[in-house]
Amino acid sequence: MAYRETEHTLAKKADTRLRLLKAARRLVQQGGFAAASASAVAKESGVASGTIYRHFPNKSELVAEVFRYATEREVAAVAQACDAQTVEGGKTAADKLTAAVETFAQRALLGRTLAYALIAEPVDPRVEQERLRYRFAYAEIFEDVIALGIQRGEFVAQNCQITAAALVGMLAESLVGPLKQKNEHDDLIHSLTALALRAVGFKS
Amino acid sequence: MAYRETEHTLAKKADTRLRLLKAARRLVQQGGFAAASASAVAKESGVASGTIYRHFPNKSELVAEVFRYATEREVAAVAQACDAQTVEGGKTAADKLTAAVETFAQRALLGRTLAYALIAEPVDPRVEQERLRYRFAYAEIFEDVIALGIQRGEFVAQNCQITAAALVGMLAESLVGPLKQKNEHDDLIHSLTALALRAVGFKS
DNA sequence: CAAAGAAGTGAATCATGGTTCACTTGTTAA
DNA sequence: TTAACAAGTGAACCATGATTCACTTCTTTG
Repeated sequence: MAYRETEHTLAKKADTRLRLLKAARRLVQQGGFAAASASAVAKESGVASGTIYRHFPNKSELVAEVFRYATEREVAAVAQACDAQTVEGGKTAADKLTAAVETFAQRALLGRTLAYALIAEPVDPRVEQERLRYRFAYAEIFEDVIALGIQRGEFVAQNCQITAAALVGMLAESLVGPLKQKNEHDDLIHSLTALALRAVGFKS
Repeated sequence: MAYRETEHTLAKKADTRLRLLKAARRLVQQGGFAAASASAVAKESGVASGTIYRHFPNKSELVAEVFRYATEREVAAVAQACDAQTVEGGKTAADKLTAAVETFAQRALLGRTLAYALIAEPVDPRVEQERLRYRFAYAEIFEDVIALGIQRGEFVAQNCQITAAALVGMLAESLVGPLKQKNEHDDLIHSLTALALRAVGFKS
């Protein structure tokens, strides 16, 4: 005489959870984290606000998960663009770096609101922590490419970690700062790739 | 039969206003903007919370003024360090840039909390606007130096605005990011100056 | 000193937005 | 069908921190 978890109930539960995450993500994409209040998320996903707390311990956790999810997509896209430039004879660390910068910039310029949300929008500390990981993930990609470049003699010797972090900051500032509208996208992207190559001491 | 503003009353009024600003600044230096709540500022300056509103239309305005003030000092220090490197024959745009980066970094590494507050701490939109000006002020300094360097043939031709903004972002990220403790200050500063010179295409 | 007006007070109020909880609805197994 | 329990509901609640305002205190002039 009782209730027990079954495939069906679990699936339904997971579904609601996912629905909440997707609704939150949609709101963030449209209006940043500011637009993803608990009640807005509830309304957007067609449930009551209390339901959120059946699936997440608190709102920060929900938002953090949204952040993580969005982040992974972005980082993966950059990593992939980077990997696509295979090393075979040529000076390809430079190509990898170029591809990484281009991809980062292109994506940021397309999804402005999301880019701003991920890079710069004020968020509460628990989410800010997620952001640090996000930036660090990018930095790691750059770090590997720089290390490769140095090893291959394409780039000047340097502290890869510092340069990598600096590149992330450079991109973040350039892409969400006041420059965003002043320059044509292509010009901006081209300037940034050139700048990144100079920064790592690419031996033309 | 009446009251009229006089030197004394005006002075006193200005004094209280200043006291509020200084108290707020102290709190920000110690604990960031988060620590500068209206009641904290009131207590720190030895007045009642209501008094704040006799001198500022709202808290944001007070905070914005604190921001502006702190900002001006920082920017002035960098500008001055930059100007100190006079142009006389030598390749001095590079020296100027180096001095600017060093000064920025040194000051940030000393006044950590303030640096974080000015560069990255979440603030409300009215203050965020002030932050944009702040970053832009730095960018302008860099922009001038880069333009000079190009003109003098020290630096490679480039879009000064973009590079300048990128340098600001680079410094901001490097100095408030997770690197802050990992590296010795001197190493970090040295890496950053080298990086900046490469970024502008300094012809060694 | 009295009148007038400004500055100062701080408890009360308001705004925002997250969180709870008594209750209803849905699902399962006996 | 019913007992048992999870999920869903949404109005009420709470926490934080800015802002107000009726009142007191201070300063000035006639």
